[in-house]
Amino acid sequence: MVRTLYVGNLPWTTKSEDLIAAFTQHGEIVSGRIITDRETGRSRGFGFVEVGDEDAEKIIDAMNGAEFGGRVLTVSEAKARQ
DNA sequence: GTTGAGCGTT
Repeated sequence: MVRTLYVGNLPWTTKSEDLIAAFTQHGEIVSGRIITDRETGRSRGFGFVEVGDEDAEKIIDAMNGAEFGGRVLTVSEAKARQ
């Protein structure tokens, strides 16, 4: 099973691959994605990561509050996309 | 060439 995590407070320069690279150290990452502005294409400073169900808690615990690119990350379980 | 709380496309 897979669980989606919300990752906020990211540097503008962060790419999806950077997210995966950082999160994959603490668990199994299925996919990563940075939310970019639809018009300008710039990063909105947050993204989402799909992780293995079992590793979800460990990853959140490890990455939430962790420093990344000079910023303190905000990691939590994502809300449904509706 | 900027910005800083938030929950994303098909």
